[in-house]
Amino acid sequence: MTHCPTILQALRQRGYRITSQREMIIEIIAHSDRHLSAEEVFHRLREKTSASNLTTVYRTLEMLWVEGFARRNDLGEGRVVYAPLAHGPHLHLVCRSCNRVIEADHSLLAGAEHQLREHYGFQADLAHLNLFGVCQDCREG
Amino acid sequence: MTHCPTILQALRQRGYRITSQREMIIEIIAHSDRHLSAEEVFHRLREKTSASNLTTVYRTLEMLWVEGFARRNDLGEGRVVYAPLAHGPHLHLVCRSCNRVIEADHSLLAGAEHQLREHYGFQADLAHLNLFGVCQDCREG
DNA sequence: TCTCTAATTGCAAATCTTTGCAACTAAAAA
DNA sequence: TTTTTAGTTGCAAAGATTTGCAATTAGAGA
Repeated sequence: MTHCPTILQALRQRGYRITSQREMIIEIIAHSDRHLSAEEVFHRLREKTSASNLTTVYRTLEMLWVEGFARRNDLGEGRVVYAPLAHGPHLHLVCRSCNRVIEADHSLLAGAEHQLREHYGFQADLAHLNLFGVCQDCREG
Repeated sequence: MTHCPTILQALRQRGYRITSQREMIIEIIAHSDRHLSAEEVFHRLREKTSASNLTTVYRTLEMLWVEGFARRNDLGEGRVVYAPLAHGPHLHLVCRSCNRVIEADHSLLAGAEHQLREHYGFQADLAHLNLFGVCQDCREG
């Protein structure tokens, strides 16, 4: 419940309409302690009400991401996941050879983030980023 | 034709089998002057031969990416594209609000790339990277 | 060259996500 | 409160991508 009223209010101010579906979806992802796929959000929604539809879940999650109220991560394997902003920053190094995921210190990108804002006026979402590449084992192996 | 023999040889050495489909797909993307979706590669393949299949195209492109012979970019709109390594480095700043794409200097990430290798032994693919965020106009608007 | 085996292909089906459109409804205006 | 209208929903269908499996075949070894 913590962030929901604020989010709802902000969305209304930006011209969105607050429907019961949106309220519930926002509550689900705002309270999640981990990232969720659209399908998972849909299942949790179904537990609350039958007035739910997967398409609406997809559209709402996309909208929340566009408006900056949800993180969105493509793990590269045909499935996008969403997480609340409250999640601490993560930098995931995904090995394209063995699929291993290394958690890295995201402050590594602080300099780049700053420069992107300075030079291009662009506020990059670097707080939850996946980077693809090759891990040491796979390079040596 | 330029890089193909080298790629084929390397793949053979790594235990892959060189089929006519693979040869043609590699030739198509190695010679492309821009990124291609799997569907586009498939169409070009069809012009050459009827022995072609979209699933095989998907699998071959994925394999080339895993083995480091193709770049792979998710533009965030339900469609992944592939490009030859020969393409110069790009850093794309994609606005999640207006979808505008700003081309940025990728050397901005040189420091991060170096640190990732130093601290984590991870060779990140930062040469063709899309970063999502919000552009200046959308933040101000 | 022939044999053998594991890698690859092609198909069909499953999975994930987006889109068009008519019916519905939140919320601004009367 | 009622009306109005533009934003939303839900369905069905399309689009994008992956997966299981039987048939095929590249390439190693006899």
